[in-house]
Amino acid sequence: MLRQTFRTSIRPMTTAHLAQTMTLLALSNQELQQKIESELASNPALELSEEIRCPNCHRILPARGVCPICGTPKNISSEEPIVFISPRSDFSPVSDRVGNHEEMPDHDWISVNESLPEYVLKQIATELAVEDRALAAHILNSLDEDGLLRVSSIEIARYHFVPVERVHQVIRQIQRADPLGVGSPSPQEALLVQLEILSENHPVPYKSKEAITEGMELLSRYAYAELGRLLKISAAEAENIANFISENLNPYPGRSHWGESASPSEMAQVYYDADIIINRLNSFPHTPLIVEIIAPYAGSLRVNPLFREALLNAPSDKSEHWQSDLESASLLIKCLQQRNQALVRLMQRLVILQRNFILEGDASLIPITRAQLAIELDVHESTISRAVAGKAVQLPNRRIIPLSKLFDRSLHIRTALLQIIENEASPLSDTQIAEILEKQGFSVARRTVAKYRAIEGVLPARMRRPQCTTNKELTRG
DNA sequence: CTATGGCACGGATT
DNA sequence: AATCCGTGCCATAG
Repeated sequence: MLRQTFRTSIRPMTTAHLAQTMTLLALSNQELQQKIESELASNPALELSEEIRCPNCHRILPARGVCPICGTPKNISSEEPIVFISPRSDFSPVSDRVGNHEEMPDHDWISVNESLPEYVLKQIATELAVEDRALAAHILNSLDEDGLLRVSSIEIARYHFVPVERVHQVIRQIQRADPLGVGSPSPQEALLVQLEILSENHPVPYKSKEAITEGMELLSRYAYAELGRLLKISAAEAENIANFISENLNPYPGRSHWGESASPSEMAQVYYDADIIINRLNSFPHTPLIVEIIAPYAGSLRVNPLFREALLNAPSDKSEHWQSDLESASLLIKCLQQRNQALVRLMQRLVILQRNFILEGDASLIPITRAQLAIELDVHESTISRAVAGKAVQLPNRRIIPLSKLFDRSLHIRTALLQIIENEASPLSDTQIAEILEKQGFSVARRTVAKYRAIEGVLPARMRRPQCTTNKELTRG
């Protein structure tokens, strides 16, 4: 199960080797891509080869082909995840690559190269009145790359000679389609739509709606204290709202995700692309998970053979230079493979451990520490830390979360806590909640309950009375 | 007097 | 070595 021998470690690893692998490991695919591109530009020994090799087993592939060995899932029924490295370049739907298994339901496979308009149109096609089709098509084709509708609805209405309200109706339908909030005229409205839909099934932090409607500008500046004053809540709650929004909502529906936890001092890194994509093969309960590790240029990078030849009869003044170019090129390639292989091993294990979380959501998250995993995989802790840092993973439900969320120590307790509060008849005090949690097997101190409440943005018992704070849509039906 | 939030300490994690 | 997290103690609000 654990194929721990690196097939690439033919030569002993030098310290430079190791160091560079570590550096590469810490990069997200976006950064990696830049790194490789700059390397390609500056190092003549490095080139993109025509023949593409399977990034997993390094066999040479037929043009645009699928590796016959690695591309075919071996054990469909097992719960072992299928982890593979995927070069970003051509984004054919995974289904094409993973063999051709007849019974694969279409809707589970959202091909990434399908255009956004098409993708949305497919979803709303059935509920869309026929006469609204042209309208919908027009709207969808006017989306900008962020998935927002930057042309005014009046313009569209005039063009089609229909009342503006009808345009709005169609927009509303579109907004509820999969990249939630797509077709909104502004990031703000996109957030509102997402929040509203999310709140139908999940508790959302108190006053997050107000934060968006009234404090959008403050939100984007991370001005938590100010935001708190505006909404008459504490700065911590304000910050929590901001975190909630950045973790669960996306002001640019056309992109995959917005920033992660946003503290102003830290580099507020923004995830638009996942580094790792997890899908399920089908909707059967015991389906294996498909884990796709995005590795830019994987399999198509190599040392230029012509350059190698040229080195043999290089002019003496250049030969040293060239030699070092060549070495650094092959080092880079080797390190890249190791990086990717390390990621494969990491995900292989991680996905098994967190399978339930991936499929079922927050409540099923098992608290794992990086250190534990490091021991299991027999690597240094820092290796895991680097590999996890700054990466984003897309779950089967198309949410993109930071990879570090899979190492959250208290998420499952927090969701249990949210459940309790959601189902409470009358507001429970922290002490009572602590007792209930104790019975459920989570022994936490009363003080900690308070902390979790704060994190989740739930107000203290006393303040929860008049209106349900966690979701205003109490009247669900 | 009870329920909570703040501060700070110690141990775990990174 | 730096940071994060759970918790205890204490002040404060209701």
